[in-house]
Amino acid sequence: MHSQNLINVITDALPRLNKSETKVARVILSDPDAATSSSIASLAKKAEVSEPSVNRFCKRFNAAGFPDFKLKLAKSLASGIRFVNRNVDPEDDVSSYTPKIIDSTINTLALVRDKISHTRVNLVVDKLIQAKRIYFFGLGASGSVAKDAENKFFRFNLPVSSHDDVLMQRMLASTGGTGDVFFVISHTGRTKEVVEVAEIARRNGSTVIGLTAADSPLADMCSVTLDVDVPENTDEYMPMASRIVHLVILDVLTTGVTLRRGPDFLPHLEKIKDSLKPTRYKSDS
Amino acid sequence: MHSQNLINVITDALPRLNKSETKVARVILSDPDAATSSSIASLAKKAEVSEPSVNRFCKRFNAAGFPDFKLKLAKSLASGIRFVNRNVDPEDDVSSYTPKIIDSTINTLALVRDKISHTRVNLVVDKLIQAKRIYFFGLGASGSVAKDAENKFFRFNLPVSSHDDVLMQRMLASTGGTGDVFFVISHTGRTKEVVEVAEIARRNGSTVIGLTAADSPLADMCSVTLDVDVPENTDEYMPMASRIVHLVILDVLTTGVTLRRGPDFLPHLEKIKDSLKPTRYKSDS
DNA sequence: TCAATATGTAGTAAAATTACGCAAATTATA
DNA sequence: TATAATTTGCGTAATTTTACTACATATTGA
Repeated sequence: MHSQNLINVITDALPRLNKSETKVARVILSDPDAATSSSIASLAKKAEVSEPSVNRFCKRFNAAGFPDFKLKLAKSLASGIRFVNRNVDPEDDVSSYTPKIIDSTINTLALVRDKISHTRVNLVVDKLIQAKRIYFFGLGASGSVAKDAENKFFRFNLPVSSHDDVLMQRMLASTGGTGDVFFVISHTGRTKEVVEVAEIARRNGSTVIGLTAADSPLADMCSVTLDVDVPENTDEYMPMASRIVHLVILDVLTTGVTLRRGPDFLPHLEKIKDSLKPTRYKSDS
Repeated sequence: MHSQNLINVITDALPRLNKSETKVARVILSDPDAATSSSIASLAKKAEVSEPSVNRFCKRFNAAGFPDFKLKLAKSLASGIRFVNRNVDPEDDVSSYTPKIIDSTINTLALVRDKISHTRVNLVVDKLIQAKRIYFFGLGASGSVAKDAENKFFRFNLPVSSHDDVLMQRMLASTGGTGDVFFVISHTGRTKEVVEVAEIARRNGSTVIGLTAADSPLADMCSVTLDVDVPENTDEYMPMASRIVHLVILDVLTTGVTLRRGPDFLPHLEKIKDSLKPTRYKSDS
């Protein structure tokens, strides 16, 4: 079991905290690293609250006390996950926005890691294992995710293709049937065309897997949905994190399928790897 | 950049320590995790030394004092544990391999965050801002990265395209010239075709940007290289992390370019966003 | 207005650090 | 080789810092 990152926990709880606790949270989140090495007194002063308030804050987050809290905070920080409290500002220079964007991506992934349903993943792997044929569908940004998925899944020695053309998608969906898996990728899950295509495929008896937002029209239409709640992006400067999440989830699925195939399948993968060798310059080392 | 694991440091120093320090070291090494949450008094008692001895021990290892030492120890443990079992075993089930894969991706991103050269990023943004036209090239897995890049950069209102066809790449490279930017993406940087294409583009006076491994033939050929040292993947079950890293770096570059364009450019981005609204089902909320 | 919740004050306990001194080990010198 | 001189190692006790508890006051909301 994965303990959730303390910083995320605090961020989540932020709206439910009372005045002084909020003050403490702000100070900690603004510089968690500094917090790990400061005393309860200095932290209280910085947050403009009393020391017991800081202590109570710590206990609220399941720590034995302040020192224990610092310890847990330090561990959270060490795991490579940093909190990004601010979005990219127009005044930011390279050395500010670069870590901000990477950290925000990391953060999103950590969130998904803790929230994703393993049963669902397993179910999707089931469906993929049973598939006679797999189609990956995506439009726009999800188009390249679909393409990447194709690139990964062709290794499994079964007919796979990816499509980012709506008409093509419609035609394929209408000709599919039992044994065909349509893997539909969409950030919002609200794009009409995509939902319609899923409906068509479903009506024809195909399995439709959705990698999309929970409670979306697309999610409702699918046989199985891997729903990802990636926080909507309001800031113009911040990139859409869902693409990355989708790719990583597809990595997970690929691994799942590989494991199910068993060790006998490894030589096949090795063969594919080796096939690329002649296309490369030899390594110096 | 990355400080060495404290536990290793202590183990290494063990033979050079004096009597009471050795006692302290033994106790800490026998159960480092317990050490992080015990007081100086209890640790001293367990090691059968005085409290100041423990304190001196801590200072010897470059800590400000006992609490600081515990903090550093905790951090070492937190990052160490994840590092140890991050590979996927054939026996793993969903709930094991899912976090492993996501964690490994997170780790890689954290590494890149700490190592990436901000000057290089800035330089690449310079080149992209000056470009009259941008081509994104990639083969195989990098093909979808290139496609994603196209999808992001077309927003900047200049001719952008992505290509995963070697012949097409060659032809385009040979017709390019000043003002054209060829953005070449490659995990290994050793694929002959790709290197050749870069060479052709370079010879014709185009700017060639490489998103690839450091010290690779491709890196040598480029005008600017954003080199990414993603640990080579030996494990069959683990996905290739470089794709993800490349995508995130492209996110960073996109943000860089957006910021350079200034606030006047934001309405344009807004317009593109709005253009998609009619294609979507309205949100329930 | 009363009850519940929130926050601070002041005192207490615990923890860590420092100053100091003795003892063991090491080196120097007769 | 013995012993004085010096360094190093380590513990005691005092001091300082840090954290916690009990209680009082304030604030909020029904």
